Amino acid sequence: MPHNVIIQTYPQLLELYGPRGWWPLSACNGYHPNDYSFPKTASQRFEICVGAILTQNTAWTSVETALDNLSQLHALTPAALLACDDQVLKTAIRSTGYYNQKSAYLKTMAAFFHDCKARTPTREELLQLRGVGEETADSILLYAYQQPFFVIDAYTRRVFTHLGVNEGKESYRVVQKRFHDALEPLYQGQERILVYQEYHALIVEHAKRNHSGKQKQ
DNA sequence: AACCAGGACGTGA
DNA sequence: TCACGTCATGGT
Repeated sequence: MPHNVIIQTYPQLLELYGPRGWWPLSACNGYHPNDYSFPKTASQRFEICVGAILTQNTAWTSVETALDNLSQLHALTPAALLACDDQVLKTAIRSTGYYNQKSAYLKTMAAFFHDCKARTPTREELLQLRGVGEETADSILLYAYQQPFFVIDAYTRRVFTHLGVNEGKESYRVVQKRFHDALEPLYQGQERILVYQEYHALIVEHAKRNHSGKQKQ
């Protein structure tokens, strides 16, 4: 039963690696294991949204460099990023690659959150933004807005294909529904958020340590 | 020196 | 829907 594998792998990974403390934020110098009170400010929330765009198909170390540059430019608020010169913005995020696309994506998102203010965006609203696909939307919803959407990324697909849960070619929503259906009965409310956040982070940790693709467990 | 990294989008079957 | 090319830098 695929659901049992999904259910049982979480405590195993948690035992193996311990809490990961995602999403990394510059305010707490990166990760914050066992502290689920983040983000604490609108600025930190926006930093997560920016990071979610910048990390697309890109190593997180490259994103840290870019976020550092943006922070020094004081551009980590919607209004400030909107006012940022395009060339300056591209130079700041250069390390993350795709800087022509990503600079435009960031401005689109900045405009959206500038209008959105403190309101929690819907998944549909996020998906309408250029540069925000399903994974990025769910990352923003789960880590910036504490909404129960399990993030399905390349690591998740790889790990659970090896565990026999997937074939590997299923659509995003099919894979996500398997996680939701398996985990929803066990975890409710704030605990569900916590588990979705930790589980995804643990999957990434596990996949990174077995990057040749031969994890068993 | 290929190959991959916490994907999304446009296009043509 | 689905497969494929494109976008681009940085580390191994």
